[in-house]
Amino acid sequence: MFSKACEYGIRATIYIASRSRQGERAGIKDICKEIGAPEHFTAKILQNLSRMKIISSVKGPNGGFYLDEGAKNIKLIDVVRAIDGDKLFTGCGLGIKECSETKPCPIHNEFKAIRNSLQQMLERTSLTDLTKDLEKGLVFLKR
Amino acid sequence: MFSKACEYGIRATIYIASRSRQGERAGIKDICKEIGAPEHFTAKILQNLSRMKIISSVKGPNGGFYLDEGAKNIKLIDVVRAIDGDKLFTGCGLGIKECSETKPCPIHNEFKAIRNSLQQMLERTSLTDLTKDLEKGLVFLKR
DNA sequence: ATAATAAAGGATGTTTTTGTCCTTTATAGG
DNA sequence: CCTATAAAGGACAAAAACATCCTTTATTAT
Repeated sequence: MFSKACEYGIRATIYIASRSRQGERAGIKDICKEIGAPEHFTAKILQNLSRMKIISSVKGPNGGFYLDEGAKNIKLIDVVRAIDGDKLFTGCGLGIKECSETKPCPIHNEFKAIRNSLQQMLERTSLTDLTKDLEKGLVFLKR
Repeated sequence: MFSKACEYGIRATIYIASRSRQGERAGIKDICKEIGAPEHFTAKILQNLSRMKIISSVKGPNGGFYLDEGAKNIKLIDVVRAIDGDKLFTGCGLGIKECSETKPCPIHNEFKAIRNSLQQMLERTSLTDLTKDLEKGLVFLKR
């Protein structure tokens, strides 16, 4: 479904959002330890997300990654789009290039419905929403 | 979502089902031409599906792939499971190994709902169902 | 029997994704 | 200013996915 990069990216940004809500920045080592992801690989992903203004970062002592005020409303779909693009939401389920309403593949409509509900779910879920359950210990980012 | 192998596999088996309904077998060259897929790669996929009894084949002149009587009721999910396994239906959306009802990831329930609706769609759709629209020229397997 | 046909199977090559390592740049604190 | 820290960035390595090629086996028709 999502690429590994995207899975790590989502888990990392949720963790960052949580730390951010507590007014703290999160370093890459800490992040990867908490979400059980490979450090260097995840660092690349966060670099990209930072360049794309999904998350913010500062270098140096006490530096790290965080969500700035304007980014508190970031939704999961923003993270997914930044990492995997939107082929998941626009591409044909059977991989047919020119699949469309007028020239549909055999599962066009059924697939579209599922894809849309996935998209809607990602659109309505913000990182900050998810931190609440995380902080209550109701959900987990590793194991 | 699905692997390339799975996309080709589904398109090929739908085409085979259609030819089969007309009492014909389909050769690999013909199949790949009609679905716009790479020949040798698709041949491997069909070999696997044949070994797994999803489709049948005969060698030699007038040979080819077909659905035998007992396989006319094959559902899309059988093809997907044979090629991609069932990680799409059982795995965690965020790639967390031990994600479960008791130790859920942050999107566990939302993701499960979507996954289930995908699974149900694939379970209720048979290859033979899809051939009807194909034969009417309402849906397409390439371009 | 023999030749032609078409799938089966094995080996190999390419590309993409995933993952690691090392150097450079920016920042904070002494 | 100098040093330590932590992200940024580039180069490289491993694994998986995607794809091709060539030989073998089974079947049909002559």
